[in-house]
Amino acid sequence: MDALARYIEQRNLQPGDRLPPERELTAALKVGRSSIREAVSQLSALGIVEARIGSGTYLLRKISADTVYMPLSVSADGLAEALLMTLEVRRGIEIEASIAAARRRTEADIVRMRDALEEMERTHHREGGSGKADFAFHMSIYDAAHNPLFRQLLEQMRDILDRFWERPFDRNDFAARSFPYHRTLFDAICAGDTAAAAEETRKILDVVEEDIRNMRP
Amino acid sequence: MDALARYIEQRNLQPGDRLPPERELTAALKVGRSSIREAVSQLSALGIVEARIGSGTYLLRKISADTVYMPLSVSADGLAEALLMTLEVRRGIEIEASIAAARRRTEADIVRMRDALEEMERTHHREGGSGKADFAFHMSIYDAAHNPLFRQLLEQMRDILDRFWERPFDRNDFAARSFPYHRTLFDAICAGDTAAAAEETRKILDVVEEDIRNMRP
DNA sequence: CGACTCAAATTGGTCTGACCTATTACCAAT
DNA sequence: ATTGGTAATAGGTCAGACCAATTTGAGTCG
Repeated sequence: MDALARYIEQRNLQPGDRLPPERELTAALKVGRSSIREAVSQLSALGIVEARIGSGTYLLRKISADTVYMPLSVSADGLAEALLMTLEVRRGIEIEASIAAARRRTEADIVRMRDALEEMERTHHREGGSGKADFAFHMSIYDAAHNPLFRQLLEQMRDILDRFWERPFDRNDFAARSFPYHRTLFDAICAGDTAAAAEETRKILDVVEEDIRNMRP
Repeated sequence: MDALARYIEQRNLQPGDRLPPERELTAALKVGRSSIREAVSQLSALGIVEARIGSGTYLLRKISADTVYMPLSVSADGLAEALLMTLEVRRGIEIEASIAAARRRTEADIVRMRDALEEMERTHHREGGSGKADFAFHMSIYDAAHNPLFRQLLEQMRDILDRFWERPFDRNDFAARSFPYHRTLFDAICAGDTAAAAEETRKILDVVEEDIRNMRP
């Protein structure tokens, strides 16, 4: 796997690029196809690479010599419990991301966040658009933290939550309750007020927690 | 990989247990050995399993049907940057764990934390013992949070940090600087003071951050 | 009786070559 | 220009052989 990672790095392959076919890599790396396949298999388990049958193997994320791989696995019993536990962890990460964003946001970050926020304010009463705008706003905050781990982790945790969370019956109501905190969070990050950024983030996630608590049948 | 994970789960294998040899698994799962090897290879990349040549394949961490795998890869300008990024995430999680512990600690939790803390105070000047006692104290806090995700995540993040972090030359000095905050953290958790628990946790991790910043070669 | 030695069995690691299936590319007919 | 089918391509799986490290256990020696 290290040899393959080094190969990818030396060729300076970018996310989206296609790797050479396995049968060619055997020649390039001077190992059998089984070894190539195991290396690709490991990189694919780590989410670095995606193998599409009939098409090829594609690079998903940039790697370099000093990339550190840290696979995490979590298990819990009971869906609602698992969601609440996951949310509690996510709250910690998300608050720290907001604090980091308040410390490190640049002018460009502020523009991106404001655009996303205003898009959100325009569409928060509508049906479908609200979700996407909310997503974009939070992503812009994660990026403003200038620590790619935040986006990577929180994006995945949102995916997990979305997969299991039965949306509240009245999604508009949910959006309305969490809505006001988004503007204050944006203001806090712009002002570099880490304490306020943490507090507003906490409020937003409290609304989510409340909804999960009410979802049980 | 899913089939193999299901197999491990159904047999209720525990961390440390040995999996059947690959040649037997081919019969059990009714697939060729290549497929078994790729599955093992992926689980090993995820840190679930460790293959020892000549000996066998051993389970490292417990998995279950609702285990969520979140492989992360961090690339930064050098190892120190990557470690600082992961530490920032860990800080968020660890602070939230301390807050949860301050809210939910029971009498039994307090006893365990006090025992670990006093063991730490007895050994913090010695050479080897200090590390283990520190580990035990923090684990007792994670458990006091009554959210198993905290322990799973933070235990793994500590493992990862330890793997790459060149210990400070003077480990005693490091222990001495972070030492006083441990007692105040314990007091805050006992008193149910969430704000103080968060603050003391932040101080402890600031010491770690400082050491990583000074480690560059 | 215990400790050491060494060979056989066990187990993961690698290589080869074959075949399957999904995808893609290409070319001819419409 | 569109369509339809065919060939080439690429990943997925299987089987069998061999390699190298480890473990095991019988045999030997002190």
